[in-house]
Amino acid sequence: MPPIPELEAIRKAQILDAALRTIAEHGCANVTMDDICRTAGLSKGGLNHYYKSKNDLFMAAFQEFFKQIFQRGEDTMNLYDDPMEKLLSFSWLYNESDPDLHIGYPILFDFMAIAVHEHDYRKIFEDWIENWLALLKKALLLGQKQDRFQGVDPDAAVMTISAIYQGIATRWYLAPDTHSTAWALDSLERSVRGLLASYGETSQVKGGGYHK
Amino acid sequence: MPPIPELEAIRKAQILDAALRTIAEHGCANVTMDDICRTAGLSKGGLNHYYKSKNDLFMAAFQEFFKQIFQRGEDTMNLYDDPMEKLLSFSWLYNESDPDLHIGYPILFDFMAIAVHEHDYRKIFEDWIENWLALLKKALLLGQKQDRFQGVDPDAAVMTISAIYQGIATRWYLAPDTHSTAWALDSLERSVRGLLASYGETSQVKGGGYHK
Amino acid sequence: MPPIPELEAIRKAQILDAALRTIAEHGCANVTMDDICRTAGLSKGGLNHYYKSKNDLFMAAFQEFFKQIFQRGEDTMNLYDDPMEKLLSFSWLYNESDPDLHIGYPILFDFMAIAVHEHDYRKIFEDWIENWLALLKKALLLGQKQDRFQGVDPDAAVMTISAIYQGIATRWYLAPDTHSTAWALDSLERSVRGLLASYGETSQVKGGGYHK
Amino acid sequence: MPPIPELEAIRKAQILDAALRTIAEHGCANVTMDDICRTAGLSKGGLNHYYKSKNDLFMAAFQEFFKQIFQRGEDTMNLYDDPMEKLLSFSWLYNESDPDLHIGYPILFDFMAIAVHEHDYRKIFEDWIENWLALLKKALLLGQKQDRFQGVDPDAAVMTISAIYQGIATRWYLAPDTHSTAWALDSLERSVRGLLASYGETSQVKGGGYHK
DNA sequence: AATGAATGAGCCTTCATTCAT
DNA sequence: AATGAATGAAGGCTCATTCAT
Repeated sequence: MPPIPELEAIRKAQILDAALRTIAEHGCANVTMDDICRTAGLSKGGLNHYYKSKNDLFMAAFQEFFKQIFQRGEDTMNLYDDPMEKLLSFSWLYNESDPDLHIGYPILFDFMAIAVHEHDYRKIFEDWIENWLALLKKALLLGQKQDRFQGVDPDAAVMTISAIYQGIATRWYLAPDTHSTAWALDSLERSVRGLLASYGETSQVKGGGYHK
Repeated sequence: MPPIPELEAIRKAQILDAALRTIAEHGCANVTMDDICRTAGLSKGGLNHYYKSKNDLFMAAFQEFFKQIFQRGEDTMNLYDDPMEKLLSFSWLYNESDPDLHIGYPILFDFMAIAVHEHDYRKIFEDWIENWLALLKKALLLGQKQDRFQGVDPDAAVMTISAIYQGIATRWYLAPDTHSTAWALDSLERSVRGLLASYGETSQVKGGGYHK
Repeated sequence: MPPIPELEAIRKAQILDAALRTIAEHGCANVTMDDICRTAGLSKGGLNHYYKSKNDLFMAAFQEFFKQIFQRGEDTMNLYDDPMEKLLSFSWLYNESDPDLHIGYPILFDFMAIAVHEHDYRKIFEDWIENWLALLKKALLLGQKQDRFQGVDPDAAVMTISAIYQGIATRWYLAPDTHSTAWALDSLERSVRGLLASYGETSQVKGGGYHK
Repeated sequence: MPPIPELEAIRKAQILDAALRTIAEHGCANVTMDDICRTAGLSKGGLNHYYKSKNDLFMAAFQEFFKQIFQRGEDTMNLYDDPMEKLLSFSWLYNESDPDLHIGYPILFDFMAIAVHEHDYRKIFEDWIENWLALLKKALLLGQKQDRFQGVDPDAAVMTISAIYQGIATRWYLAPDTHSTAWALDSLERSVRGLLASYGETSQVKGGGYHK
């Protein structure tokens, strides 16, 4: 009978938060358990009480991260009614004054670098992508119910839209001097509208034949 | 009085190649100098003779990587005459049977994860992007000289095109089960064509106003 | 005002029993207080209430072990009337289906390894041996009262008999594939009878002079 | 081409020697790699160059120990011609002024405690015993060729002789105050002679029936 | 009486780097 | 030019012990 029954949940949240902030600050390659302990205000042994190993902690932290970021995406999309607005509602990803993003992107880049080599991590990434795709697809199908986005292949299109978000984000975050937020927002909208429009054209895209 | 004057260049190339292959295989976080020595067929001391530290070696290896990959992009683009074909000529990035890519993507993801935190690395990345953009811009301007891509903002557009390449690549490489090569190629072409077309429309994109 | 006055004794017995079983299972080198707590069905704090430190607990556990095992030896010997039968009554030490022995031998080997280095432990061992010797001596003297074992030096002989028990036990327990129970029993009887007989011979043993 | 080709062998011997001495001094349970490094005059990393882990080192050290001690037993036995003298030639095991023994017994007790739980260690012990038995058997069979030890079961007898050596050694080493070297030597000779004589008696040992 | 969260010292191991040869 | 033995700092993990409740 612990004095506070929710203590474990509280501590775990505390630790995951500290882990994410510390990983984002130092990078996965350099962060030490001591760094995280310090941020969490806990001793090595205290942390070990909740997460048995560094890998345990990292997995939990990354999962927490992906859960949170997706939740935010979902919540934000739900603020809009118009299908196209929904599809473009993730523009908060390019808001440089959002402090969460300065944790989120470092985490994401680190995570992907690991996912290249670690199967478990890659699985988490794939699942996360699946979630985004499902969310985007709901918006796209809603549009089609309203007789918009005619001819668009929903599955392929949401994969592409999501990929475009990520491509722009990558440049926006890693080369901010040349890739302004204005560019990111404009690019996103042009690309997404252009992509969706491409399905409506009479002449097939493939007609262009771009490789020998 | 080196017996073979070119020995240094030969050894350095040999070491950089070994480093890239070994980093790609194990990941930056796990690779050791010993791993690289083994791949290079050299001893620790031998390697140290040419690169003074791990960081030295990594920097040189990454630079070599970016040089090579860009060279390949440039060469491939030059095979085409048509501006649009030039813009789409980087589709070799989605060729799953190209062994170089299975070194290149791991290297790239690792590199970006480091670039988030290390200024020197980020600079290399930015320069590399600049090169890509210049290359794409040449193709785009060539098109405009031929009265195509009217109204397109060359700088913004090539940034977007390049970002789209990377976004698609990210998904194609990290979630290959759902993101097929066919999807990647189709997405690329649709997005790029759609993007360029978006500039030609009478109604400005911004007119859509997708955020409050 | 303890609710149950005997609670302390009950708990202590419970803990000692758990400690012995757990040490036997994992070995002194590997056993943790947590292991013992789990076996005892008590928390760390609970255990700490009764034994202030690991060393405290181990000392108490070993003493308990030696007390129990001696008690069993004494009780068993008392079942016999004939002095020789008494001397050989410890053959239960070689009963492979006795579950206590699978706790006892691991404990004993661990204990001796510690006793090599720790004075307190060695003292416990010496006292235990003294007890065995006194027990055996009673049987031997009884025999001499009955005009048997003539010429036998009681002190030296019981030390030897006891040592033989242990030597056979060591092999029987640690190399059971080659050292069968039948061998152990036969060896014991031959050795003890042979030893006692050796005192009766006219020619002194020492006459043989086996070293330079 | 190392300057000294035998360097590895030299270092390994150095390290094993240091390990055995340090384990003997502190006991397996307490000895640290640092202790051993200090004794060996090597750094942590230097030791790691030769033995990859603590377990690696311990296994090698124990094997070395058993090899050496057996070699000594064999060499000593070969100094004698008379079969009985050969059988009793291991009396050097009870020579308190032999410094090797003050390393050997601690090692042996520690080893046996581990062998109880670790299969690999137990195997080493069993093999070692086999070697002793084979050595003793050679002496015993030599005696039988000379028409001595008639009726003795060679395999059972050497197991018992060897066990008696160990039993006496255990007491002699762990309870030296009461178990003098004189006692040990006398006990050994009486027991072994008595054991061998027991086979020659007409009345079977088993006739005594020592258990119900 | 009993819990279990928290501490922190200590240990094994890894690995980039150095340097004598 | 090249080797690889040797160093030692640093990190992850374990675990006996403490203490507020």
